[in-house]
Amino acid sequence: MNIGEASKASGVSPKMIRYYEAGGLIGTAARTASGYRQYTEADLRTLRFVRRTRDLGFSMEQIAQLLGLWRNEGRASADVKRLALSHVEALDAKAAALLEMSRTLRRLAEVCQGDAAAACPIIDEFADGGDVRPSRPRAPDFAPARHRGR
Amino acid sequence: MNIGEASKASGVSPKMIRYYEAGGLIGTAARTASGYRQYTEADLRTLRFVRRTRDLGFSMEQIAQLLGLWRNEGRASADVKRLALSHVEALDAKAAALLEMSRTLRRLAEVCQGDAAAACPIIDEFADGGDVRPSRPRAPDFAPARHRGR
DNA sequence: GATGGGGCTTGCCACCGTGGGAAGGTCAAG
DNA sequence: CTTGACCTTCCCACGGTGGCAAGCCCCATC
Repeated sequence: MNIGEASKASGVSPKMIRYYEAGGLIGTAARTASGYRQYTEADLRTLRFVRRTRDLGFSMEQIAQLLGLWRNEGRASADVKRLALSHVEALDAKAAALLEMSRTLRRLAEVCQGDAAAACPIIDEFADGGDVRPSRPRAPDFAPARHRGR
Repeated sequence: MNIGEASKASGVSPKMIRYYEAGGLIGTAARTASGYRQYTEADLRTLRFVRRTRDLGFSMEQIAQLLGLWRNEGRASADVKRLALSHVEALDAKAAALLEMSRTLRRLAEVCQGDAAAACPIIDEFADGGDVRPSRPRAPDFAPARHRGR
């Protein structure tokens, strides 16, 4: 099976299939004499696994771990569960941060007339506003790619 | 004032100050004869405005718009409000997506023993895309129509 | 006035995950 | 044999942020 078919069958774009291969997430695909990647049913299963975990927001690093556990018959389900739950925490934290922003903004918008006049508490807040909290760590959910070594 | 001082006073790193300048978010800073950027109190106000809006998750493009409205005495507060509320929607949507992932994962983790045994419904779901809830009858032979568009 | 250290400059690289596109090879149908 | 769809690799972009390097600049201290 060529990469295009594998893509359709797995829901992962050819681009990403190659990217996952390059990143060691999935194994090096077999090649035809002319260099076309060839995919088997087993490869498709892996690709679908990756897609599902990606859809749940796991990072590639975490997916690599999950794949390892998947293939490891001697795994402890506790390991999987721990990984999953720590991701749940991360997701919740991110969502909470987003909702906090949303709440703040909504509160501001509520007291804005929203008419043709220039006066606007939203802009006022951005301009003068609560700069009270001193140098808290910057926006956590947009945190920089923490350069974890490899 | 040099960029380092401006950074401390505004809570924006020197790196990001330059980046915002390059991206047209903030104006081109004045320079000393030797090329050092110089910042005024007015510049600081702009930087703090940018930081506050970034803390609320606005994109640079949106911040540019907000800055335009801020500086525009003839603005309509309705424009600000519209921008804010559309961002609120985006934030809520993102948060909802995150929480949906979290919910799915938590549901899976709940039915995982989390012990030393290999059996794990979490991994099983990633592998087969099977039904999470054990009480529900299995899907019939035909396609389960899971459709996650991609 | 020399020296040293910290600040500043620009520029490039990295991260993640994804898409776009160019330049070229391959394959199957017409 | 030509055409068009597919494949290959390689580079570029995005949003934001940090790191590092090479090279100036400024000031204080000796």
